[in-house]
Amino acid sequence: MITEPSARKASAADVARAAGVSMQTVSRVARGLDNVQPATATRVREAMAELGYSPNRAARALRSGRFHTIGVIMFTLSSYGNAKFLEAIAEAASDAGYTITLLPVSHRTQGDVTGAFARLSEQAVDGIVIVIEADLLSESNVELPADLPVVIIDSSRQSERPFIDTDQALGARLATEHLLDLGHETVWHVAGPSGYYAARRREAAWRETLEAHGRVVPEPFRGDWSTESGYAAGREIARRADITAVFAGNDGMALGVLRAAHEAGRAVPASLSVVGFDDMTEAESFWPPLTTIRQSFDSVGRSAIALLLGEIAHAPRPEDVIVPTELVVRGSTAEAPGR
Amino acid sequence: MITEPSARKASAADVARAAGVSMQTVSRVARGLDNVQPATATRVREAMAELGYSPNRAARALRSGRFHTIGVIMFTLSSYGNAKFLEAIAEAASDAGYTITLLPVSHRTQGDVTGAFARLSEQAVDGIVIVIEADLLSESNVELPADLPVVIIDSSRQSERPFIDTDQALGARLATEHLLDLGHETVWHVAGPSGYYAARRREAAWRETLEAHGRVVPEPFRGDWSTESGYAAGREIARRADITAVFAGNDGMALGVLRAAHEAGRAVPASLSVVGFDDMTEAESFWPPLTTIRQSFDSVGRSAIALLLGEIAHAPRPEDVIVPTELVVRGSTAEAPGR
DNA sequence: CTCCGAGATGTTGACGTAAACATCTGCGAG
DNA sequence: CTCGCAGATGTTTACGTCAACATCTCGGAG
Repeated sequence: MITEPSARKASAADVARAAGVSMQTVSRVARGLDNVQPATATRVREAMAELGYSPNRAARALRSGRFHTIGVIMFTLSSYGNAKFLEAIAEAASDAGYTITLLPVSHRTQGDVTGAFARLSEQAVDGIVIVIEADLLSESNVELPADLPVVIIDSSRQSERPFIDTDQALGARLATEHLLDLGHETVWHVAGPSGYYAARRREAAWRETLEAHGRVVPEPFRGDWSTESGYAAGREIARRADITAVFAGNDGMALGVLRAAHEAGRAVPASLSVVGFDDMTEAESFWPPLTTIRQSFDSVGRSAIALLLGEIAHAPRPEDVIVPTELVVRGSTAEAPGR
Repeated sequence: MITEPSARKASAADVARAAGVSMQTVSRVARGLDNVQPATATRVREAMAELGYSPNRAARALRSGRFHTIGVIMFTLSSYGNAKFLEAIAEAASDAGYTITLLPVSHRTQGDVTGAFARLSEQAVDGIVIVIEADLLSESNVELPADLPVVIIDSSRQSERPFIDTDQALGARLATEHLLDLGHETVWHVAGPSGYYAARRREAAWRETLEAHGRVVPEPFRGDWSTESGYAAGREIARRADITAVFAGNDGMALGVLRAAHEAGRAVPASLSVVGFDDMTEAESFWPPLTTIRQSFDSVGRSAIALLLGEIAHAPRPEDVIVPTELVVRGSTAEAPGR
């Protein structure tokens, strides 16, 4: 009977012994360097396959100081945008040979955010992508490790860090002007939570667009991105016959407005026009299908990784990236009533 | 002028020197062992804070053979369920001091799945959670590393692996019986893709329930979980006056059916009742608000981690876990017309 | 006063890899 | 025919931590 091979995984040394070469040659073959004789390389590869060898990442990381891993910090995956961001980030990272490590922050308290950064410092990552409410970030007085590259999504333009974002202002302007073009007197807004730069920028651009057209700027409703908060605003909106056009800060809140309108018997779009923001997958199937602003979470996510990898490689600070947005007209908007 | 400290991160040796103790004592303090004199421990902790020391995970992993990391393999985060699973998994893992590494499989080809597993073997993980179409998994002829614990979500009950799932059968039965109780002659079904055990089990239970009640079992529509596929089925359904009750395999397809019904002027629920599955966040805000089956992605995700951690610790194979489902009645179902 | 044990602390080496440096081979120029 | 160089391959060592073992100190029992 043959003695059972040890349960330990094969190491480079084992492969070297089996192939009759040195560990160093094994290492060279494993990394695909070309200064190895083809015949030798083949022999080594056969031995690797035979023994089921794969390099130990911990040892590799220890030796090289590189983990080939990127940490991602976010609050929740429940929001459409965050899930999309993560998906794009993971794919872009994977394409570059990097792996994503998820650092969830369950509770939106400052203490929890602080804790996440503390845990972060002992993570084995080469860089970090942060997708989080900007305010909580600045409130939490933890400094990010100075030597670790960081890219923040949903941040204001700052001098130190590369900037990457959807063109929030363009989107909000397109939405507002679309409604004005349809003859509405003015446009009401269901804003996202003020802790988000995205919400603030959309609101500001909506305001500026109304002002530029000389319209009254009504007091915005304040939501928290959730359909419930959109519904709450929608009940108020549906009651008021003077409101004929609403721009919601995201599709979820727009859906809440639609529901409130249906319940109140307020016809959309005949009596009330609604525009969302995001173009989430389901938006096309809402009733009526939602007119909205399409943004490319994918591009932003991929750019974030590109930027981060650049920083990791000590590339010079790149140009800021602004990903354009686009108006998608569907069935939830129409000419102002009585016109 | 003081010479700039080296850019390298402080190591245990640096802390030891600063605190005037040995590396081993530093290690003991870092791990919170109690066999260190309080005074010494304090001195070491001060030095750690001073130097900004945190243990190097790569070295720790190399030494101990444990990475405190769990790999998660999934196709997409775009589906509500997957995002929810990942969130629950990440949180449960984090609570247990583990970190999640994401291994995305972008294309649903067998080759890509195979590639993911190949890459996986060189990952630094202690265990794996797989959330993927069961068929693709069995087709891909890669064996999972035998020594690596694996938990599969959406798998059939097998003898070798612990089993964990939502009670799909209960949910499908509740949905079907709810519609029968409302007086509908029979219930049509928009099934999910047959590659998913979840889809197959829901379909089978729907079929069994109809048979148990002595009803005709119509040919099911076949979708792919997407709202578009639900919409396609819905257009056919809306055309046919004989169909008065539909059970869709998930909420997204139910939304597609709702849209098709609206477009065709088919009143929901007066003329057509619709039930979904999942109870996604937006379901309550659909028009009409969707009657659906609530399942706890959270419980399943957390159980998956609990099971995996058990396997990692070589605990005995635990009981199978079946998480119950629940009928949530909202506005999309009503008594059969003409009754 | 001596010895012993318990608890605190120190020393050594190994984990698997890759960088730096060393050696070896063969071939062509002079 | 010798030398030197280029390319292939081997040897040594360090990365940071932790387990195992060694040592040291101190107090109490005999």
